[in-house]
Amino acid sequence: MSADSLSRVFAALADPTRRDMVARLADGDATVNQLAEPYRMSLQAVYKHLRVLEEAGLVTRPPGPQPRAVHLETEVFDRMNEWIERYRGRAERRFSRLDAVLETMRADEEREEEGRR
Amino acid sequence: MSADSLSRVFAALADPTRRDMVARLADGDATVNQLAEPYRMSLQAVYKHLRVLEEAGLVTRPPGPQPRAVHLETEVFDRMNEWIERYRGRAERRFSRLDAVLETMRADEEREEEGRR
DNA sequence: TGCTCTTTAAACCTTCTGGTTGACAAGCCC
DNA sequence: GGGCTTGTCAACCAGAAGGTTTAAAGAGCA
Repeated sequence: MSADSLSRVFAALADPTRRDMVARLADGDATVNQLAEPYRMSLQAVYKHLRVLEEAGLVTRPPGPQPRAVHLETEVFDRMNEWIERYRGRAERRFSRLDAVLETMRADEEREEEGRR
Repeated sequence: MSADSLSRVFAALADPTRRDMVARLADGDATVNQLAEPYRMSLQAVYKHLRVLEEAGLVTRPPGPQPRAVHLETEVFDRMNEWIERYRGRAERRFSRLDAVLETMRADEEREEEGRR
């Protein structure tokens, strides 16, 4: 697998266990043992998952007292969003150019936004 | 690997070739041959990638005249965004709420460490 | 110091992935 | 029908992924 960073992020989130870890870390930092508790797998396996998340930049483990906390980093989410939005937007803009119905809907949306401003 | 649909989407986008295909399809539908053209890999390999994208719901190939067009579906992007935003939002909200408290705790810890040295 | 808990490392197994080649069915055009 | 291009399928291979067990190094506490 290529090691470019976006690939690492998407690959990290392709595993349901790791997505679950991210989901739980969104509610607060946790120690590895707390993180591992709900899973039926060895602690070492959890460390491996953690390593994947860490290398993807999704998680850090700041130095500290021995049961070191695992902390979710949110910056990476921006990079993912950026990618997604770029192509989604491009595709939808193109589509809307070709489709009258969508064109109308978009116009409505814009009018709505206009109204809010 | 679990076959749940979010996993399939993230896994599909974890490959740079497939992300590139998505990027190009955002600018317009393409036949498989057009899609395959820039890559130095067999046509069969391209089909395999396409199959992965298709099973993730990122791409469809509506029936039609023989060189069938590959079409990018944008709905799936919403599901990804939904996931990302949910946890990003949760984490950032928590962080801003606890910002002051955590900052204090960290400062305390550092002072403690300072004391031990 | 010594004990215990945390963390990392290594070897191994099985399954999945990304690629290959080869064969072959299905449409389209003469 | 015959021959091209388009699209699929299957077998195979090397390497990565996700898990296991075992071992051992670090850190904190009594």
